[in-house]
Amino acid sequence: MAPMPRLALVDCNNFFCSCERVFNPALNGKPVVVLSNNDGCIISRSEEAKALGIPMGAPLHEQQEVIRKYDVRVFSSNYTLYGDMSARVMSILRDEMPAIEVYSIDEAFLRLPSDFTEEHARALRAKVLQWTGIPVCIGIATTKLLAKLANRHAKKNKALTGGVFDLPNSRDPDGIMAATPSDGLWGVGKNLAHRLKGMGVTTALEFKQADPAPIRKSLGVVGERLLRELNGIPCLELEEMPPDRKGVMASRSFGSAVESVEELEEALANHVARAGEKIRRFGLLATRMEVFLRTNRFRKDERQYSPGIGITLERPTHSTAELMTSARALLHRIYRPGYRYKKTGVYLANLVSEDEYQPGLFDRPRNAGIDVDRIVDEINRRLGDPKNPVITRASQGTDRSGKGWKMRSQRHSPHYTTDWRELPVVRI
DNA sequence: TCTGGGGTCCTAGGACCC
DNA sequence: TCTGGGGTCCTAGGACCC
Repeated sequence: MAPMPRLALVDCNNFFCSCERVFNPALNGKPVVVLSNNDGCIISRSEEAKALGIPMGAPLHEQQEVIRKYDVRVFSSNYTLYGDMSARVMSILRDEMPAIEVYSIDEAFLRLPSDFTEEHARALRAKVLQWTGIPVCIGIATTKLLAKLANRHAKKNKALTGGVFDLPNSRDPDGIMAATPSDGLWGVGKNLAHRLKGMGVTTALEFKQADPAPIRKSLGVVGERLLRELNGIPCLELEEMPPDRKGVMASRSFGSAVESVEELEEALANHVARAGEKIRRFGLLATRMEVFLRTNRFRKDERQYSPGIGITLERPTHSTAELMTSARALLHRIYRPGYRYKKTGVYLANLVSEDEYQPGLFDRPRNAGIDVDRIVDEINRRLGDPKNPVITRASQGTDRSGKGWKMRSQRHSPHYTTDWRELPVVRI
């Protein structure tokens, strides 16, 4: 039998708070919290702050009393700093280990060499702390889900584990799993936990030992994957190359609610500019845009309206002016007077690389009066294989977002595609 | 009164085609 | 010409994560 693959999850402790401490050691031993973008919520807490009972994600205003009473140090978030610290931590991990997947700003999965022991993990932990000032915990197991679980145990029992825990080589893995509630598992939120409870499953161990059929039936493929991972059958691969980004979002809440379309337009212009700048920086063009509005979901006494709308853009673009024209049009399609709006945002999706994109005929899907048969002939002629035409049909179709061209290609051709962006460019 | 922002993946269902 | 089942694509919305 091949040896089981071994993975580790490295997770920075209270990452944002730890970053603040690196640059201000006077904060050591004091309760510290870091706030979300609008200084609305608490998104990172030092151990001391957790001990005071300050919950994750708590609105700041609910915690003012505790903060005053215990002199909690409060920071607005500084993502430039955190991004920089993250890069330092990741570069150490990358230098030390053969394969790493940066999973988030403060977490990375590592593929471990077969001779990698818990002692090596402790040395790695010490090195990251010494070189960056950031404390981390390391969980070791055979699948990503179990590595997450091992990490959770390492972190929750730091005095015992010293921040490193090797689940398969521990004395009582089942005991650890029995002590882990199912909603403490990675990928199990409120909803799945509730459904599991309905099946009598409340711990990771019960989940691991559950009958797969009802899990599959009630929790779908997501549940089945979790079950397999719990049993040491990897379903989630280490992704060393992050896949291309699917979309870019820019949104903000308003300090106080907004009613007029003019104010919404102004905010949206800001978001469009930020999102546009971001895709330009990545050398991308958006082919789809979505705009949404939200009323204040916490105000049960107010009428709720949270519409969103999306369109395929006339042509792929990253121009702020072009994006803004579309965004404004979308906003006006969903805006209704008489509501108190709390948030708006824009999502740029179906991104294509600027380098690969060539402007051409297919930019203008709604351009009526094009001779479709000529386009089909022209594409097939240029590809020069009459026996194996790329395009067999082009038709004008409809969908929710309006009229559009549908170009269908020969299914069994090596050029088969249903994506017009992949088709050759033809000018007529 | 105040209660974040930015992502991914999955499913259901409509439209359309063969 | 009519028909149903299956396939593909797309979108909306839910669930979850950090």
